[in-house]
Order: sequence, then C-alpha cells, then structure tokens
Amino acid sequence: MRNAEARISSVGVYGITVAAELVGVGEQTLRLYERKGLLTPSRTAGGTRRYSDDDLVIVRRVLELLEVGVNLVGIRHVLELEAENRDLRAEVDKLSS
DNA sequence: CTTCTAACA
DNA sequence: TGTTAGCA
Repeated sequence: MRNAEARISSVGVYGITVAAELVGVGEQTLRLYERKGLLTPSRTAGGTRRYSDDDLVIVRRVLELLEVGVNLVGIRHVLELEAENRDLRAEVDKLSS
C-alpha cells in the first residue's frame, strides 16, 4: 500500500549533523546549499533546521550534478525544471488513464 | 544549534 | 567557484 507508512518523504526529519553525515557532506555545505536556494528545509520554532527525507534526495542530486560539472546556480535551475517536469508528468498520467 | 568571516584548491 | 574551519 502506498499510504503514510510506506511513503515517508517529507515527514522524516533529521538534524543538520545527522543529515550531513547521511549524504556525506559537511554541515556548512548544507547551509550553503540553502543559502543558494537549492534547499528549503523546514525549521522548528527555535530556528533549527529540519531535513526531511525528501531534502536528502535533493542533496544527493546536487552532489551528482556537481560531479558532472554543473555549478550551484545551474543546479538551482535544474531542480526547478525537474519539479516542474514532475508536475507535468503527473498531469499527463491523469489524462492518459 | 545559529550566522558570519576568512582562507584554501 | 565551492568547501572547510574558526569565531561569536
């Protein structure tokens, strides 16, 4: 089943230290990605960053694009296009059903 | 934990 | 340009 138990994407939250260790980058790097607009992690009332499982896959995509030679500004656009494409693909799926 | 500054490849 | 280290 595809309900809340199996599909945990934006619910699983991690601190910046554990999130950085899971993806293999430093904490400062994650803050830089957010500063550049690549990430938008949720925040607690105290201002602490909450990285969801969804955010982690984004960071991995960032690292993947970096190895290909895309800079952070370019990655930002790639991420936007991917999100837009994902939206359009979902609508096409709906129409072709 | 946060932001900022500075130095390095 | 991107990453890392140290300070407040």
